[in-house]
Amino acid sequence: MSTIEVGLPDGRTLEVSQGATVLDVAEQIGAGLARAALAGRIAGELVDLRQSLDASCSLEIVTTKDPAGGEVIRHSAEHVMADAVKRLFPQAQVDAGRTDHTEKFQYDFKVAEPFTPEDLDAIAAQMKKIVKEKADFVREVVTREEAERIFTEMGEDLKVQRLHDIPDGQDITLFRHGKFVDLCRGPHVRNTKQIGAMQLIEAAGAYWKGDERNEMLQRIYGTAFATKDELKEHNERLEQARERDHRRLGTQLDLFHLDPDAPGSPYYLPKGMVVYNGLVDFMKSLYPKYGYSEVMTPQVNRARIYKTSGHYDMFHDDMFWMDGADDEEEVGVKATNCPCHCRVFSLGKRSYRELPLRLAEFSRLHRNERSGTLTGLSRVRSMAQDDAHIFCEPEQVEDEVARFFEMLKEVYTALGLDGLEVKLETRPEEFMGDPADWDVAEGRLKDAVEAAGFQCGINPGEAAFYGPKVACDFKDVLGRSWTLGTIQMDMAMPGRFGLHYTGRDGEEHQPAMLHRAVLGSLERFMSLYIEHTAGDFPLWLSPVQVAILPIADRHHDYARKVADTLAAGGIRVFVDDRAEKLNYKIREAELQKVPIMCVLGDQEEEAGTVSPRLRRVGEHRAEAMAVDAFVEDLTGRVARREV
RNA sequence: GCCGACGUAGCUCAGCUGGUAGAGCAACGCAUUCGUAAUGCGUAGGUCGCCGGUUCGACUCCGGCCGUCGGCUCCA
Repeated sequence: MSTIEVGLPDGRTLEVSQGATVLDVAEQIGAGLARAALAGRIAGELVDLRQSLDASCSLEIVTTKDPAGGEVIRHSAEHVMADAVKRLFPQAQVDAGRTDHTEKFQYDFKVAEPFTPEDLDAIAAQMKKIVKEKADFVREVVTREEAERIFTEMGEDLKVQRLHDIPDGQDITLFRHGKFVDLCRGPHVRNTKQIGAMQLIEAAGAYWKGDERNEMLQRIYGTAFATKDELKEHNERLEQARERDHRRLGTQLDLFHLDPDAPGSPYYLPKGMVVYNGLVDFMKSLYPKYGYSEVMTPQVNRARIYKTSGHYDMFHDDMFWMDGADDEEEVGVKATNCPCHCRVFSLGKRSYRELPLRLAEFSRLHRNERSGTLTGLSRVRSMAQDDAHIFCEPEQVEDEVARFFEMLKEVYTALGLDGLEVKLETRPEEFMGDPADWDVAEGRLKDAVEAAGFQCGINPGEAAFYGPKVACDFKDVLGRSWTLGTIQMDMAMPGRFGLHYTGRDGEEHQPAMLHRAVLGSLERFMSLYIEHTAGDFPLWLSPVQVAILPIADRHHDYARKVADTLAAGGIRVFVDDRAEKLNYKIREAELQKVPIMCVLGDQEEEAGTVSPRLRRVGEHRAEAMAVDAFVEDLTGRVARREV
């Protein structure tokens, strides 16, 4: 029997016989390692312990110390859950599990009745029993026919259908533990006893193969860790995350209100409005630099313009419609600015000399989103985007994309936001235009993103109907991804509106059109920004910038005088003249995330100074300074939009 | 829209198997006038999401609707 060489992380090389498994190698390194082993890793890919090694390679043994170990544990707990469900509900059919086990696991089941919370408790209890049975996971490679026979006999019709989706020529592997068997690529732990702590999260409906037209299966989510402590830590992290959920902070900090009488349509309260306006003003301040012109176009338009744009057919059910005042045709509240911006372009004869024409608008947009999709400020029916449409010559598109990303970088840096994921979304099933044009446009966009210095992932089939799109995604506090900034090419609108310009050759040409937003929807941006900052906004965006805290009633006059001076300098100031102790006022201002507090007592009043306490830098007693100097310092920081 | 859970005072929440509601914080009043994260006492505040049903009696049980939350789907 021939031998192969296995390179280890510490630089050593082991000689093992060809066909030895990952576990064999682990045992050869040490019995302790073999006991702790959860999986192997070859060239960055996780492999199952029972995988045989046919050629020399570099191998790493993954244990609980490796973050990937948790994924293996959760994946294995997933099988234990399906086993438990089958034991308690023998009629249940098992569909597929989850592919991403970084945080949780899941399985979909076809059952007559949805699972109740009591069912989940019973399933969780059953899972514990199964783990105690200490069954080894067994990996089998079988033929397609064999697999089909096994699952047909078990009555697992969904599984048989899934089997048909596996391309020919690919190994079909099964994993067993005890009597439970499932079609699975692995990897799995050696023995169920390695699953130290499990927890079911919830049950939810999910359409078979993710398609609304299919029947709804019942999904169970759960998570698992090597130890109870890790599970506890995980739950504590989640709890902390919920503390900074924008909906919670929105109430605590009086930023916005979501009313049952206006689902998905936020009320901005005075403090939220400061943040909203701050962001809008910031974007507007950049318009001269990046060459945008602001317009304002009608909220309500006749159906005709939406028929021209294509929105009437594509999104009729998702718009708000009304009867016209007379017997004229129906009118719709705009869901997007693009039709109107096309109309603006079409006014008068355009020359190449005017291009690129960049039209920006902050109008509120209304989309009649399905009730189940609404979520806080993240997904709303009433919103505004920092929207703009760029009309340019086709050969200017790449420059425009580059310019967009330059602006985007400036904005996100100024706001202290990082962690953006940039993705190209490609042609969807329903689209307008020529597929060949799409291919070219997609390629150009991707190149431009990479030229701007971003890694560009791909989301296949996710683009809008009119053209490919680049989306900048950001994760919320619960780990959900939301698109903020976006730039997309429009292959449809210029043609539909018959847009053209006179080129330098004297001929008429159709302009290229780009849709773009840096912040995306202001609502969604606020939701993520509130969570990102935990409501602790930079000075220039803080609803209350300075809290004046007089120590005793006799300081109230001086407090008001200082406040008036600050307010006259454009600073948002609040005087806490309640008959409360200083500590109480400080605590209150801390909880309201007021960035600067001025405690005023005899010392300050006599000297005519303030002693600012800067919350952000944890500076409790700064040097006393003259009020005028303080105002000057603050207005400077605000004007520079210091983070 | 679909699946599930939830909906009690401004906020956060308690209220066992049906007998018309309670706490903490906030608000308000009085006292306190205090130097860097909670002063004390008191007052007020709720047709228990809405509508209907069962019952002598419903916050509690049942049904419908509305909304919220978590998923699914959708997202110009």
